[in-house]
Amino acid sequence: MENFGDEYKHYWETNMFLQTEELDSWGLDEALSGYYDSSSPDGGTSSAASKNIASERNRRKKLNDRLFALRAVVPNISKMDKISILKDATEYIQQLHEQEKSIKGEIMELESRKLKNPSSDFEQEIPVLVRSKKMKTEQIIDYVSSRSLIEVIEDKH
Amino acid sequence: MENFGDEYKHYWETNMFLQTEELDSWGLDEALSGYYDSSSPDGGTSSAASKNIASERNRRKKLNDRLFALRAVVPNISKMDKISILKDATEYIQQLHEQEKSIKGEIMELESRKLKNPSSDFEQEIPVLVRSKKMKTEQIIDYVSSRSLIEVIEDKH
DNA sequence: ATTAACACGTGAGCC
DNA sequence: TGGCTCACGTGTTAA
Repeated sequence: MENFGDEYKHYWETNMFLQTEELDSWGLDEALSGYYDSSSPDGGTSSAASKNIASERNRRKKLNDRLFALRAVVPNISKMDKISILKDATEYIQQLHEQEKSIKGEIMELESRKLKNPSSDFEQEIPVLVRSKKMKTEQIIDYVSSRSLIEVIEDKH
Repeated sequence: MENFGDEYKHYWETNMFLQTEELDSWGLDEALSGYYDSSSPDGGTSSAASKNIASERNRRKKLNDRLFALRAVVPNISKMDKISILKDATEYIQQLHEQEKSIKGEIMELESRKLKNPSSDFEQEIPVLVRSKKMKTEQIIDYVSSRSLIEVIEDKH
């Protein structure tokens, strides 16, 4: 009676990617409800039951879609499990939080220093993410010299 | 027979925060399986059914725990719905992605420039998050002069 | 044969 | 009242 289980082609992966079998199930459900409406004494109860069935089915579909969307924004999804998806998403958010905290920590450290130290400290103040540019001494010297080095010397003297 | 529905105290919130009723359900299940084992002709099937019930119950608990953990790492959770939790988590991850992309964009822009422009452009090259330090020209001049300005002049000439 | 993961229908609580 | 959200047990499929 329940679980009229033909066309049980929906494993998790199958249902994830191609979400068919909704129209088919709807058709089957309507047929069944109509059959039960003619046989059972009260038609209102079965109609409400069908409504509840359809609503619950739609709710499940919504939940799976949301899980699919969550899986889409999380990189490096190892397993396709529902539980694994939630686990990977949680760990990924925590990883992003740590990364953000480290960046903010570097900025705070950079902001707190006085930048009036000798040259070795100056190079260490550049954070890791910007260190690729390296702010080499030659570039700084080049910039200063290209600008108005003579004026600088004259100002300094 | 099914849904032996006393102690139905578990709404979503109730089950989320205090996860009792597991030991109680286990006790009830064992009692039921024992009773059915003595009455039904085949005891192996009912035992397998009880095993399946317990496994499924544990799986549901795991899934809810994972959802609870996901909700914990996402700030500004508006509604307590399962679907809303997944939706908020997905949007939060997307927001973090955009933020990270903007930061990397600033770094790339900073890296791509040649640093051979006048001083006004040089000040604009510092990204927003690091701009508090300002890398003023006087400081650079101070650094260069403190290092070995005379050698620089001698090299340039 | 055993197990894990899933979708389904159903009843119950809350608003 | 009806419309939600949820947990539960069950049947099925694949490894």
